[in-house]
Amino acid sequence: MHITSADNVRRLASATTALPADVTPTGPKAGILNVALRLFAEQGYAGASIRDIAQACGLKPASLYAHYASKEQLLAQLINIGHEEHFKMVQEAVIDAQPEPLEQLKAYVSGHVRFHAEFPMLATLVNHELHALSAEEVTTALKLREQSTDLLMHILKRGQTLGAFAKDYDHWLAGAAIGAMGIRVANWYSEHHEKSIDEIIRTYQTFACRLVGQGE
Amino acid sequence: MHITSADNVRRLASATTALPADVTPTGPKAGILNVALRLFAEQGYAGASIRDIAQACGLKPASLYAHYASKEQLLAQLINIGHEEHFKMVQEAVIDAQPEPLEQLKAYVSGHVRFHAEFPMLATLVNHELHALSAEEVTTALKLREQSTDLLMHILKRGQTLGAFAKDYDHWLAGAAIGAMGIRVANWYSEHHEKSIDEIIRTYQTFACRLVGQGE
DNA sequence: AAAAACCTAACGATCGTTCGTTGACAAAGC
DNA sequence: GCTTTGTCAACGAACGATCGTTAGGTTTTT
Repeated sequence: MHITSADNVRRLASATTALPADVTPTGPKAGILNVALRLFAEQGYAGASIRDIAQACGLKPASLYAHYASKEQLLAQLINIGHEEHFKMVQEAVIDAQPEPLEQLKAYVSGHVRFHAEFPMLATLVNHELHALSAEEVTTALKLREQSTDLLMHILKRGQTLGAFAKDYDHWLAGAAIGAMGIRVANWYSEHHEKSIDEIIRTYQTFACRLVGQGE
Repeated sequence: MHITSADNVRRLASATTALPADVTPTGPKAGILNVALRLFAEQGYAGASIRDIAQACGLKPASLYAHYASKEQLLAQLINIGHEEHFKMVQEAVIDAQPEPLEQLKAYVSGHVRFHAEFPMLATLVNHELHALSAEEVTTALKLREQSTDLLMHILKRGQTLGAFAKDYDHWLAGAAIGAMGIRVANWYSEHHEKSIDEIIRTYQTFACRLVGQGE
């Protein structure tokens, strides 16, 4: 009962199997992790079986267990890597930015959008497959997720307090909207898109600035 | 191997099992459809079994097949209902609006956000489980989806042509951003949210207007 | 020779689905 | 008035397939 969906129904436009180089294990674990990332992202955690992953690796199902203790551990590591990379990217961007609220907002949008464009599969797991993790496996990821959210909300609140942003909106709703804009990028961006990642970032920065009441 | 996730990892904040009244079948099919909607949305199509659905209905697995030919048909009907309702809501809102581009944009945002807040589970299926449908089952839904997208893109393009919106951005990216804002509402809105749906709509309308370069 | 990587084979559980049957109840024939 | 017929909704039992996982042995690498 294997379902072969049409190309335009895929959860992601991109097909690049991409894990951030600095946090990915070396040796045979890397291949397994990359394959699992692709299949989990395309078919969902429950929809991708250990046998699917093994076959795509050129291995037998049992061989995976020499490297990962369980299917859930595989997902847990991927989701943790995803959250770490996202927080790293938004944090570093904001740290490098000038202290003006608008510059910090643009920096956050840059890191946020870049993450979802460069690692769309990781982003899909982070945003759609968290529920497949048991309570104890998910705590680390949730803490990182909270840090990323708090960083954006702090920038928005500070911008309102300092008078740099408009005050006629709820800053939580603004954070939800700006966050959502970037999250969806993972669904449609691919390396063959007509616009480059940097162009998309610039446009989304403009959108975010206007959204908080500042025209660039 | 049942995984019980913590509450804060759920895919949805809302727990209301809600299908639009006008398109939902009557009789025993209604109960099955509502239960399937909830389980598919919470655990994913592959993660929710026929036995899970049957048990939640107070039925035996075999009894479901008297009403639906297959598990996939269940999902197909739900996804079609979701797409129909979404298109209906945005279309009716736009039709009722004044012809000015900004009014049409605000109307679209209203229908779009309202759909994702009132039917978050349907929205989750429409946005995250399309890939589980086979190619022939998905065509109807894709056509409706295209109509909704085209409607928004048309409004945005027309606004730029008529000079009502700024022209310094790609209108497709603006549509992606405005669409994304609304889609994410399904993930965090619940009937116990501190803001009402109408308040959220008004704020998001403001965001959308500013995004296209118009301050209200 | 030691260690790492991979294998075959199988386990119990669960999957979607089918089969034949049953009790409830209403309409039709005598 | 009683029986017959038909429909509906639900049932228990089972089908073959696939699921995640394990034990123990073989090959490959160092």
